[in-house]
Amino acid sequence: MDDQTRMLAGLTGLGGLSQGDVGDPDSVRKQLGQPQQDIGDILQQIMAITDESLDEAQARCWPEESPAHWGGSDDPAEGGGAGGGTAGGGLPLNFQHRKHALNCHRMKPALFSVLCEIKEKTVLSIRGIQDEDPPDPQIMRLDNMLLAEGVSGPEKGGGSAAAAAAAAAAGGSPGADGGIEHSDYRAKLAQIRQIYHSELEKYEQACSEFTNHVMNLLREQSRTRPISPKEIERMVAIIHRKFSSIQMQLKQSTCEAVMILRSRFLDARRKRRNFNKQATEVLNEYFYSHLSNPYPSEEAKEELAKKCAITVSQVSNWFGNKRIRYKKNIGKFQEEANLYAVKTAVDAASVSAQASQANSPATPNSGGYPAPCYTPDGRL
DNA sequence: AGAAATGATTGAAA
DNA sequence: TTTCAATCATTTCT
Repeated sequence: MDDQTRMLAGLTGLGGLSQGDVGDPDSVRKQLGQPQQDIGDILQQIMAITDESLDEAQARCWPEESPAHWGGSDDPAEGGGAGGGTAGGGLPLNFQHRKHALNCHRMKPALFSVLCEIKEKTVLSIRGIQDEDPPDPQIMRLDNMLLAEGVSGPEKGGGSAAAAAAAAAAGGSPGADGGIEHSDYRAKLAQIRQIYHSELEKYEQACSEFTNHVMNLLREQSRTRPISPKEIERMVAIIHRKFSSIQMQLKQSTCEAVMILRSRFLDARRKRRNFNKQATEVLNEYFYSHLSNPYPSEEAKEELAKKCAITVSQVSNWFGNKRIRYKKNIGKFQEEANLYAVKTAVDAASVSAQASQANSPATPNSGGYPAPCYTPDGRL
């Protein structure tokens, strides 16, 4: 007994397994009359065909005779006799005819469903585990980041919101120059966003095209070989996995681009801007008029921030820097101190109309702590 | 181009 | 938490 015959025996022995698909065996038997012989016939035909190489078969492809005699006929005698097939000495069978006959055979659907089931079982046992598709944490991370950066997600809103938040974080003044940076950043982000979306679209289109192609191919083939819908599904899943891995690369490189953009545009240190003259004046005025205790309260900071159009923390930074730098080199700041002292005095004079004070070079600190007397150690 | 000025950051201290 | 002190990175001045 050769391998094929053994396999054949195995197949026919699987009747029980396929009952669900084939239907009630009794009714089939009634319809066919000779079920055993039918199955034997069809399997022998398959064997005969698969015995030949495609080349052989095609080489022997004879001009078509009417296939009707095969299609409808339930006389399998010829096929059976052709078991030895090609070299059998009788009339050489037309390959096309045999194929056609097989396709039209009434047992074909049943046989295919059995074969599908067997295939399903073996395929599942081979890679049943890796079929589950847990959401990749890596891709989720990338998705979240792109969403947070306003690259993916809702259209314009996300992008500008992120840019605005970033600008705020950078502490950029909302003045004219701040606006330029802001729009520049936004433009670059929009560019990245556009590239990302067009690439994504391309990938998705390619993916769906390819998927469709494969599905059509498999559906086409399912007429001539047993392919279950489940198998097609699995193939689609495989394709999608492949494409999503490509997508991940895209997401990764987009993330990188955004990070670079961020660091270039939004790192406050890199994008430091000097405060405008007026703001510096306001801050200096406060500093020198409170030289004895140059520590503005929270409220005062807020007020100064508002006046200078900067943030409270920028005010804090400024005072921190100013105190330490003043202390380090009081001499250097003496001129500045006098200047602001005069300034505030003049202002006070113009307000209170007490011109007599305007000539005093001392600080207007009524507390009596002239500028050079400020020492951080002896705060008061 | 190099120096000085300046706003921001960081880590320690109070 | 706030401030100090040192330092960084950039801008502005010479």
